[in-house]
Amino acid sequence: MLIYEVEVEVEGGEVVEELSNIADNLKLLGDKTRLAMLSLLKEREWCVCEFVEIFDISQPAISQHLKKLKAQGIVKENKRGQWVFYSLHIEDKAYIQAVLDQMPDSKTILSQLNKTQINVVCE
Amino acid sequence: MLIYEVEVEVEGGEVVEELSNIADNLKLLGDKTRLAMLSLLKEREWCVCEFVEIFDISQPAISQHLKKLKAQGIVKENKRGQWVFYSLHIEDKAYIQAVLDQMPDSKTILSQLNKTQINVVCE
DNA sequence: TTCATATATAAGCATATGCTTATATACTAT
DNA sequence: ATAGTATATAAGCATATGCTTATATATGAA
Repeated sequence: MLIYEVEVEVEGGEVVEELSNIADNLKLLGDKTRLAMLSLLKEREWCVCEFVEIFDISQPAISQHLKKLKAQGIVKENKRGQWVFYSLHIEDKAYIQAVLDQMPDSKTILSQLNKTQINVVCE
Repeated sequence: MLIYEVEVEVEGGEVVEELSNIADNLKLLGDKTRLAMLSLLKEREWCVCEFVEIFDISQPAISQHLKKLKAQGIVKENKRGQWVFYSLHIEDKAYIQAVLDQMPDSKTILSQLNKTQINVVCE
């Protein structure tokens, strides 16, 4: 007969991110478009208009994805001129960094999106 | 003036898991219940009836979560007697292993689920 | 100012998701 | 066989999600 019994006691001072918060963050990675965006952002910052050209969805759809990522602190924005550039902001989220470390590079991501070349000008 | 131009060419023989497949797998981690299950499964196999006691959802809900995880090859089942035990099956999914490596241990997970003790008998 | 470009927001819609209850199936013991 | 326990499946429902089109806002150029 097996009895599994677990006594639980966790140190109080510990900073443990809530399980549901981690899940909420990971949920954002569970979308093909956002996962590709974040994988591309490993390499450099990208402009919204570049994403609009890369992905086969509307510009509002792009903005909505970025809004969600920004709301959870996974990306940050940088406005320059009429353009908005996004970059990764995951220093305190090791589980996201861990995933992105495993993702292929930008070339491979773009090839899977059937984009052999992108050509966007941001002055 | 900045021109971002990327020429894409990827080796053909490479085994690259499709971006959407990775996203589909990660999507399963984006649920509090499933993320907790997988985190607990890092330590040992768990019986369905244990999960039923740990989580505050119905037994069918537990079964449905496990079915999804099994369908994507993230867990495998092992029937013994009238019980079904589940264990991790992520050897070929580095991005999932990477996330679970970052998750707290079973004690911490259980404490976040407000379970100070579980006591299930599987003969 | 006026226009063009870049981005964000609002509203609506179709589908996906996670849960419930009810029921079916499987295995054990009497 | 019959009953009890463990698990899975079916059906239905409320909410979440990702997209669209339409419109608003912001910036730069003429």
